[in-house]
Amino acid sequence: MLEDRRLAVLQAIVSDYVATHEPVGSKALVDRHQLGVSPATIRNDMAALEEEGYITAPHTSAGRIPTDLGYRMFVDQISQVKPLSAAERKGIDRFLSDAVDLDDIMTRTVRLLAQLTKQVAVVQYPSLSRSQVRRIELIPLNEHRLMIMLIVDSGRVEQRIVECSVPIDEVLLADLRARLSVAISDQPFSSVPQRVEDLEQSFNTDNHPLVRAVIVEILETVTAKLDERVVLGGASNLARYNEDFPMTIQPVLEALEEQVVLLRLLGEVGTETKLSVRIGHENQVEGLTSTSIVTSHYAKESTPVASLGVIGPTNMDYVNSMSTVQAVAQYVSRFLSDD
Amino acid sequence: MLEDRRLAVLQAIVSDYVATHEPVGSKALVDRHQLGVSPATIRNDMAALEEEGYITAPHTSAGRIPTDLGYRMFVDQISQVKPLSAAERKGIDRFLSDAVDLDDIMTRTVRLLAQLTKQVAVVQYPSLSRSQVRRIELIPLNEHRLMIMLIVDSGRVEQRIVECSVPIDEVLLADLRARLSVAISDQPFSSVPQRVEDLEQSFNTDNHPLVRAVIVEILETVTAKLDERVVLGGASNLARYNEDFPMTIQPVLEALEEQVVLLRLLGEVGTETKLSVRIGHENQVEGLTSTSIVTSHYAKESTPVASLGVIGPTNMDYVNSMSTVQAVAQYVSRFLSDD
DNA sequence: GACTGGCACTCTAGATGCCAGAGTGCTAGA
DNA sequence: TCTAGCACTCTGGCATCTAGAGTGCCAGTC
Repeated sequence: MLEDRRLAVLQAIVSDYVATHEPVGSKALVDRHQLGVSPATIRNDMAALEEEGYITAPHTSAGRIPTDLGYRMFVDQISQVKPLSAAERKGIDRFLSDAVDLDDIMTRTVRLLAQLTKQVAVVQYPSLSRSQVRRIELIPLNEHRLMIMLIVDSGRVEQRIVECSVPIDEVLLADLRARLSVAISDQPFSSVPQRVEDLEQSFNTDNHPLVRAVIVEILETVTAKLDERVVLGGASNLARYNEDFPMTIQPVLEALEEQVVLLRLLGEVGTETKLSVRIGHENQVEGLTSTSIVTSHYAKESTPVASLGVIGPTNMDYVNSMSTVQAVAQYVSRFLSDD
Repeated sequence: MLEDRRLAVLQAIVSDYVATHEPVGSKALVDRHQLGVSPATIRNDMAALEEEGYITAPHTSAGRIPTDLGYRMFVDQISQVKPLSAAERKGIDRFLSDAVDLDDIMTRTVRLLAQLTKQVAVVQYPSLSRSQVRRIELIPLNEHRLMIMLIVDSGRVEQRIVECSVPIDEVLLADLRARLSVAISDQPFSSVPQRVEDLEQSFNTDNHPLVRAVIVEILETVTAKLDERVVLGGASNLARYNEDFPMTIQPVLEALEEQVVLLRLLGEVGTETKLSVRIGHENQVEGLTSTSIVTSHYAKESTPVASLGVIGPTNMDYVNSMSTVQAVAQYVSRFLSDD
């Protein structure tokens, strides 16, 4: 009973603070929530909560605000995510279904997320490492140059230009293309390096510079290019919540400009759990220790291929963010799989 | 003589204000510049300049700050752009020459600009409308689906997936590919729609859905996809100059998130002049009327293909921005042309 | 033992008043 | 045409004050 009420008080504090962005006091709490007890009682509970580290007072005579730990507790209590309204779902559906290609899906998704949550949104392109090569093409551009094109089952296309010291021999090229195609079509990306190197061995009769160049470039693509692509949107929302309290947005903006950082953010979460929330200092990334990150995997044919999510202040609306991220991830998964 | 000094005073005001971001007074001016006259004289000049609308006083007893008109005058007086130092040029060269493909060039360029000017940088991808088709490929993906791939001489690649109601006939596809290739290879993008439609006529013996679908998709690509791509970088620099005076960065961030706006910004300037500066209200884009924009074309083989530039507060360092933008544009042009 | 009402205490945000300093415009004189 | 000097104005910073919000604690009640 007592424990129950404490929890209720914590929840009330979090939701009030999220709504108003101002420290919330005992009187305000009893006014706005049906807690059935007097402010004095609440004060005792609040003192206890503060003792336990869930809330803190900016100064003696202000209300309390949740700590990261408090938010964590709050989030953990949200056992099931509130579903979106029919209208919202319909909106998502409509907006995404107009997409013409993968780029378009990604762009639209990031906009959608930013718009619905009023936060900064991040969407990762389907990961190569968890995809398969669908097809490879070698397209001669001129005598000394050709383009390698790797088409991935998720719809991504990787292209790369190869410079060849000697004029390109059409016959050899066709041969190479055919063999490459056999070797790596419909194979997972992770197995490509081995397969390609094996292939090169089989060519050892004449170690032609063309073969060498192409293979080098493929290897580079599948290893180096594993640094995944990420799109970002809604950065202007940062400015909005800057008004509330002068959390300097510069470090946040800087962090968000680093692809590497974003990838870590999206990647760090294990594949076991779908929806992940990291709060404040819980995420180790420098410059983002006073922001929270809500992410979810999305999948193609029920194998997760990448993540998407939103980034906002720790006092963001977790309920809304979580349900939106989850819903959008579901829709993206569906569109990728239908495709 | 008198006119000369007035101009000198204006220039001094602009450069001091740009350096300090604080209104500059008559005394400070004579201290920091060798004007050879007393503060009182300067005051008279300043009064005249204010009368003419080049400078303004935030309040009675503050110094003066330049108006947009003042900046304009200042910029117009910079007849020749100061060249970068050898070290800077070398830095640019090194940084860009590591680029592996077009995407990489664009990304690196935008970073470079943002870093060197400490402003927000914008780089437009080489425009399709001013490019030529180098090659077209039709790559079957499965029975009902193929990928169209347009390779452009600037290094850009446009890809598009076509859904076909009937199974794809290999022979027909090869024929179509060959004819398309003849029709549009090495032709300017602008002539593609006409050529493709002509081609469709020649197929009228059997108006196959495959042919139709492919042609529709090509038309869509060359028309719709003319909305060019733009990359943005250095947004965190916005936060920096936000400190100086509380110009709200939200509208700026918002404007910058709109591709369309960016394109207008980069596109508006005519092709006749290389380096363009638009100051404050001179650019009509909503939300950016208190920013200045320095842009330059860059070229491939001496035909301009797109623009790049930086966006900053009207009190930015024009001299540095202009020389940097110009230099970077030159280097990008060189790299594109070497390529 | 859990809750409540009351009270003294503390701290902040905002208003007010004040002062030094910077900068100006103007006028008379070189 | 320039300069020196002077009276004037306005801002920004500082100190002071007050109302109000919120707390902690204690004694009393169910």
